Amino acid sequence: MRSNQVTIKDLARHLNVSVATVSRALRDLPDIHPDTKRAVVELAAAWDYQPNQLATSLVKNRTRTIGVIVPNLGYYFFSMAIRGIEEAAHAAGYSVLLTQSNESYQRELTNIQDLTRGQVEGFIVSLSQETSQYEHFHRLIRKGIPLVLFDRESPELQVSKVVIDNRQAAAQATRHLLENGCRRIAILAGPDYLSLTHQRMSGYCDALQENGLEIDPALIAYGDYSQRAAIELTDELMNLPEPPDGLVAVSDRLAVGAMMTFRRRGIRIPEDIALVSFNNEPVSELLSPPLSSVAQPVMEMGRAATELLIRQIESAAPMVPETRVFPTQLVVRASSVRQVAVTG
Amino acid sequence: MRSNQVTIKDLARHLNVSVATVSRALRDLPDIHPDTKRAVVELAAAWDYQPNQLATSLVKNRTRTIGVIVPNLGYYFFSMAIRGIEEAAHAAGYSVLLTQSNESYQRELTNIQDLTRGQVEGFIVSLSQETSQYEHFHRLIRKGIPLVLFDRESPELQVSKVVIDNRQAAAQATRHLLENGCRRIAILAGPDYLSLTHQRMSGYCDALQENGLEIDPALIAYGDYSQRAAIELTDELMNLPEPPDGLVAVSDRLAVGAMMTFRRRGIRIPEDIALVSFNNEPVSELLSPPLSSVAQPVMEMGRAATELLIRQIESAAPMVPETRVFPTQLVVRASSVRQVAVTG
DNA sequence: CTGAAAGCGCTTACAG
DNA sequence: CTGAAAGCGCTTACAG
Repeated sequence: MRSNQVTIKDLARHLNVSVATVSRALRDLPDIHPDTKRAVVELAAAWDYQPNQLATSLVKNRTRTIGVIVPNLGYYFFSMAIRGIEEAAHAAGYSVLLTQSNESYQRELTNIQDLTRGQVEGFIVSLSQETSQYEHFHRLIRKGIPLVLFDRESPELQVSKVVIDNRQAAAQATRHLLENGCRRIAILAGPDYLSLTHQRMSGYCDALQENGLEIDPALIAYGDYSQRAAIELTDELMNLPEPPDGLVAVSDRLAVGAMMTFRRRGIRIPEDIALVSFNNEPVSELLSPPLSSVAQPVMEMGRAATELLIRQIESAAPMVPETRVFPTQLVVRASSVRQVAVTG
Repeated sequence: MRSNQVTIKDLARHLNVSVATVSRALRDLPDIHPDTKRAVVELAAAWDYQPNQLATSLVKNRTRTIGVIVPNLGYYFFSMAIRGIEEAAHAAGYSVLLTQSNESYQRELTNIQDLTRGQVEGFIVSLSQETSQYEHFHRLIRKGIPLVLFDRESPELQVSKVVIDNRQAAAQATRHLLENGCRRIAILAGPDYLSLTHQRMSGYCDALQENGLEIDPALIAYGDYSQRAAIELTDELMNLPEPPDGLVAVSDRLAVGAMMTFRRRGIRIPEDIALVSFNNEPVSELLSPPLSSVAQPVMEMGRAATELLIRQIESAAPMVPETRVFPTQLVVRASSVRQVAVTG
């Protein structure tokens, strides 16, 4: 049962004026008699008239709405990003349509399609961990619909991006473990499909090689972002003939999975294994021991993505892709700090 | 720069048919020549035609869209509820517009207004912790726009609701502490404005009175759902001349704040104070000690709210408010289990 | 089987 | 200052 909302026509009929006059009165346009305007505005208030946005958007060919697709709204990282996105969007007079892909390529694709039909003026997307084809994005680009990638991006897409320097951040985290005496450092690297994973892997390798350490493929564990995966992969790592004495986890959720495994197996942190992760969720400092983690300025990143997108929407000039790289900060806590035997 | 999407008119022009024919061909209506249909469908695919949903919604006076307002998308509880809502909505052919009030009454109000203008066919709302006026909801009801309240509801609104038995759940949690030897039980009760808060308070009082214990107002701490509030209130409770030996926190986030305070002050859980909370977030079992918590079937509750709403949207009959109460389960972990001296 | 026309609720030149 | 008309992209009786 659709409700029967008040329309401009109802107001016009009741006041014996044309709909054009009502429209002008309600939108503060000039060239309208003060008395007419007052009458219209009062009746609109009395009847709680709300303009039908479908109609105005259709006629103006503008929705002032941007579509957002993140893998999971419940992740701390994305919910903070969305805070930044909404803030910047509202400040610029835009609405935000939030959707999640649930890490599914198929869902990402249908979300793109649904939002396109709904006439969003642009997209901010963080790729699902399954996404390895990009045709749905190329279609957007061909149609001239602005797109900004956020956090999880792909080099196959020539669009604006907002990211951190993943390689450098992972190298710093790994170096930190080396400085704390680790010599066999494993990594819970994340999904193999994401380019962010490979950037972090490069940083991990950089740090090991700087220190003359070999890269042991057995210490590199790819997997999805679920806690279950972290638990299983950590078990496998600790079952190695030479288990690791340090672990880089590319998200706090993975780190928590690893910690559960360590606890179950009686492995002490940081004495037996030192641990550092990414995202610096509030939970990091509440765990025992508190977790060292790479902090990202995620709200700012959300704002930046929105500003890039809106600039693109409002610019007549052809799009010039721009990548904004944000600084990170390694927050050191007890999970990675050890008494290091001073050598040499 | 709005993109210039392909329209039905473009297809019609190129194929030398009328827009009506194109429209019929694309929607699998009968009474159309197979050849015509094939030509239209092929061209639409080739040009990646996407129907403009603003136009179809306008003409059909239906958006098949429901609006959702939750206090915070990042809370585990709400992100799970949204999973249930999206699942049920999509199964019924509806889209979901997600918004958050950020616990702000003002924001809740503008979200209602924006979504109304956007012509959602109904609302699922969980009240902000600030909400103590209900005129924005009464307006919806007067307009005949279906509304279902979820979790945080108010007795002032005669609409369908999906809730747990908060009184019974809080009583059970409190009894559990009593059985574990607590005799001075405090409660982090949540925001004073929410009726859910008062229901839980009633349950807390029930359990104390059953056991012949007095209700000490000094042990009842109202406050918002922030961790900061929990930390401060817990400090105040522990500063009492006779501090509590048990604590009921009405959410895991509050419990975590309390735990931080206990740790800082060297108070042991459960030896010095036993702790039980609500929501049973995954983090509960990872804390040390693992946290006892009241589990709610939140995805199911989201599904139920959606089904109630859609039934209302699609029914011609006048709305009969229906309240669905879901069962809870107290998950007992180490934070509340003590060796109790057997008496008598 | 197909097209012309009216209409969804609004905005926007254009006359007067 | 106000109204009639056209139009946004689509759907839906109604003729033919």
